[in-house]
Amino acid sequence: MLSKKTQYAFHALIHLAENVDKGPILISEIAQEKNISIKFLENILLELKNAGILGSKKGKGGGYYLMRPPKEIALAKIIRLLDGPIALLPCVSLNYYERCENCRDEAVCGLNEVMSKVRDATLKLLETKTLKDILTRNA
Amino acid sequence: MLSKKTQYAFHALIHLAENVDKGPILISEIAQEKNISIKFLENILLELKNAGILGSKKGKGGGYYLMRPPKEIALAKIIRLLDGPIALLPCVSLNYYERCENCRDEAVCGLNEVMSKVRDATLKLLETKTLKDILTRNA
DNA sequence: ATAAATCCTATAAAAAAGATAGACTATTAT
DNA sequence: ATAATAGTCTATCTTTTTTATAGGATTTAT
Repeated sequence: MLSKKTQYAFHALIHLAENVDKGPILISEIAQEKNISIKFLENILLELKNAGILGSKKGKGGGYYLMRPPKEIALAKIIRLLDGPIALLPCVSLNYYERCENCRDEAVCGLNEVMSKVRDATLKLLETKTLKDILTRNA
Repeated sequence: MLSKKTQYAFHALIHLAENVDKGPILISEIAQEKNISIKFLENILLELKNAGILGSKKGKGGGYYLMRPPKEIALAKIIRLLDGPIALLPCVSLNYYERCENCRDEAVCGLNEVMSKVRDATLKLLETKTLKDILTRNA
């Protein structure tokens, strides 16, 4: 399961995407709208900003905004940033690979093979689906 | 990522499957063969036994053995038993569903829709692939 | 009877997740 | 200039989960 942190990030990004035309959006507005602790959300948005996904403006009229159009922000990027590996096992992770310590040889390990397939099936969706694809329908 | 518990369980089950013809297998043998703490493994095998996946025999000549042929033990079952939900979000979990507290209406939530697809793609593999499919190749 | 092995429950230790606090900096309005 | 606004940064705290260990109870083969 995705952590609360990543779940909150998605909901915050959805709110930002659904209000792109309204200029910078307040943390407090997102927090209230999405039922998220404001201080926790603050940290999350900052992390997204430091990763170049969000921009911000300080002072009156300030807030956060998307740095790119929603259709260019892949879901996989957000998950990897906040949650780490998407794969189910370290030995099949593309971005956070670690050797398997319980099997003799990954090259002939059937578990490795199946979990690679699971990873591929998952990434096929998460790398192609973007923020645009998770906006509220009929809104 | 799967927990160590689930990862260990898979490796233990692989060892049991690869030695079905040898009668009950000792916990200590599996622990040594797979580099797993024997006491931790003990708890895991017990849980698998209580779930009906393994059988056991006490005393001399005892040990653990599979209750069904490897091809009838789906990977999804093991994961759900030891790790819980396979889905990335509570609101798209088939077996551990919980309402989303950050969105207004799951029926029109795009995140819900995409994550349902991820779940389906994952389950298509994990429900059909079995212990038989993760055995060491060329062994 | 004895030794071998699993069964069972409790607890401890470590790590991760979730949440909060508060002082600091930049921007804007007046 | 000044005050108010709003994000920045870092530290800490609490809770939960994960990982691991301990030790006595029970069952079985010989």
